[in-house]
Amino acid sequence: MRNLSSRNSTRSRSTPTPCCGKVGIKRGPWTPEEDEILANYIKKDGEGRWRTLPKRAGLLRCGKSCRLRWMNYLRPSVKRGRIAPDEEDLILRLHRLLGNRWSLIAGRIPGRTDNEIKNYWNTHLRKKLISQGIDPRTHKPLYPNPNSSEIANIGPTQNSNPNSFPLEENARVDRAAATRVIESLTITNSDQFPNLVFDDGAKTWPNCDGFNKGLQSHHEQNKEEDYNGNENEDTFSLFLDSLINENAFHHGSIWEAEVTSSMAAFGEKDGALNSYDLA
DNA sequence: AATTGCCACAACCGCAACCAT
DNA sequence: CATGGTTGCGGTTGTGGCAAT
Repeated sequence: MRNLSSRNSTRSRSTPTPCCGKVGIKRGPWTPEEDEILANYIKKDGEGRWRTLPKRAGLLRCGKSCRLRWMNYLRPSVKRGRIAPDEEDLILRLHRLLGNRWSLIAGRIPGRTDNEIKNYWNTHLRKKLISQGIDPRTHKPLYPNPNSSEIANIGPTQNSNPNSFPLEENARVDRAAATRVIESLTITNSDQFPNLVFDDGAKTWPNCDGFNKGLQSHHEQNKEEDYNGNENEDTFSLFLDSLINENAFHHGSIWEAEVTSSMAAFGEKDGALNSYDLA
């Protein structure tokens, strides 16, 4: 089972040989001709089997490169153009909640890829927060003034909206709560989420991977009619919406209740939220 | 007009989880 | 259960375009 903390765990198996280092494999920017070949091939034969796709399609690229090109650029669902202010606002909120989990964030922003959001964060939002005296990693003030009760706010409207929630306390509560919710999805079993079984092979998504997968497929399912997890995913979407709803952040002290009720809405038995280490 | 520096974004790399055998 | 192959994620790098000098 994939969980959020395991990324830091010791690698137990040998790393596969990098596919992009082979001789005769083209690297660097894609040409329009290559794009056309890849897009036409995937239209005809579908995604997947990336390792062997280049050979089958007649491309001198590694499978990884083909996958990336398709996912981040050629897919019909990929939205081009500037990030809109409402998208930026959503990115900020989701980042505050989820941290650098770009694929999760992208899963909530239709048409945007994880790479695009990551780039946008690193080139725009990170600097923006820093210029506002906010640590982009923690969403806390970079230079907190112990003598001042005034705490910086966050978000695109933070300077213009005097009613914005205070950052420091809420950031602490937000991240702890988010972490607990997400981690809860890694330690519960399917019995605790009887209604949350994906039909796409993701098994139950109380584990992170299914969680992730369900989110990622959210947009695609609009185009791919064969997705079967609509009901469960809609339920989860509502849940995550509630997490990123600013109203929830306005009352950090009621986070527990917010999250608990949300989890209850999924049919989770009580107690799961107590199984975390808050440290 | 040529050069330099900066910025934005596409692409690559390494790692870890998943899956099949 | 162990192992090898595949896929996906996040961090980082490379490169083209543009503005400033």
